[in-house]
Amino acid sequence: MTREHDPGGRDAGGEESLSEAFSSVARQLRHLSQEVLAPWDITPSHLRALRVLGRHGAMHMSRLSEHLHIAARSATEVVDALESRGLVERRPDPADRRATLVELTSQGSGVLDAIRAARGTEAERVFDRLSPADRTSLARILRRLRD
Amino acid sequence: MTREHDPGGRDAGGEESLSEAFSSVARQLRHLSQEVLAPWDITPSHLRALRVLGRHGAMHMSRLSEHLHIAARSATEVVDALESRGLVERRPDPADRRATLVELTSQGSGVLDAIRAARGTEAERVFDRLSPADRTSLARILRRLRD
DNA sequence: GCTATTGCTGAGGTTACCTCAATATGAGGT
DNA sequence: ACCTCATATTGAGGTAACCTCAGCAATAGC
Repeated sequence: MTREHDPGGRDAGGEESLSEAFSSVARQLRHLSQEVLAPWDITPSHLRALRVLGRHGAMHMSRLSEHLHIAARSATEVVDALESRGLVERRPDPADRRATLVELTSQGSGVLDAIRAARGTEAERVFDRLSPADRTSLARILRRLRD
Repeated sequence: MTREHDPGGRDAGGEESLSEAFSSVARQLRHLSQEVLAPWDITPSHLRALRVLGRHGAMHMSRLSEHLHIAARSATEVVDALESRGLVERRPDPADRRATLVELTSQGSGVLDAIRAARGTEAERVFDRLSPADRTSLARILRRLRD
């Protein structure tokens, strides 16, 4: 009863494959990142946090969570992990005693530099396959999808 | 929030943002799918399995895992979930007693149809924002990235 | 001074994977 | 018949990256 399913030929393989292909590539990307980052014992999402801190300097936990587009509670976990590895430091905000400032340690920015230096982060390996024009298109398309 | 993203791309922004943007969109996509699929009590990866079975009919667990690009063991879990909801059925392969065939139940293909009918699956909502040309480009780029 | 809001974290849950055996069967020798 | 190797599935246990909900401390607004 469940053999062929679309005699109407509808079902536009195009759209469906888009989302499938998308998550497939995302998964592949994540795997590769993990491999590349293994020597430093950090994960892709840790790296994202390091990068945000590297770009914008010390900030509140809540700001960090916004930059990463994750719940505040989840930022706590990321910072826990990074702090236990000595890559970031928590410090009370002198201006607001509820808040905690997170900042890269010198070791943290060292690791960040090392990762950058190590053959251009995880991403390039994958995206290098694309022509510069395709990379530009992809960037534009992603920006549009992102809302 | 997310206001000031300079296109100047000083810190090698190009490549890095690509992977960040990519996973950000993937996450967004997953969230949306979850919402849309909630009424049927299945997850995006369950749906992917249903679609594979709908397209290709009954198959071995291992073939399913290949189609989904996941480990065989993980296919077991997906099928467990779908079977407990009555959407697929396991059946011993008469030709190979090691193997198990998985197949959509009529209820399963009903759900698949219903989801298809319900405003064209989760994905379109997101990808509809793109022009047809962009969708084509994205499909091509993803295929290339996918190897 | 009271209340509402903001900032962080403990507890516990979920999804979607993974690896590493263990178990059963099949295929091919010898 | 027996042995060995490969294949198919699954139990056990683990991980990453999130989530919500509740609680507590501190601040901001009236």
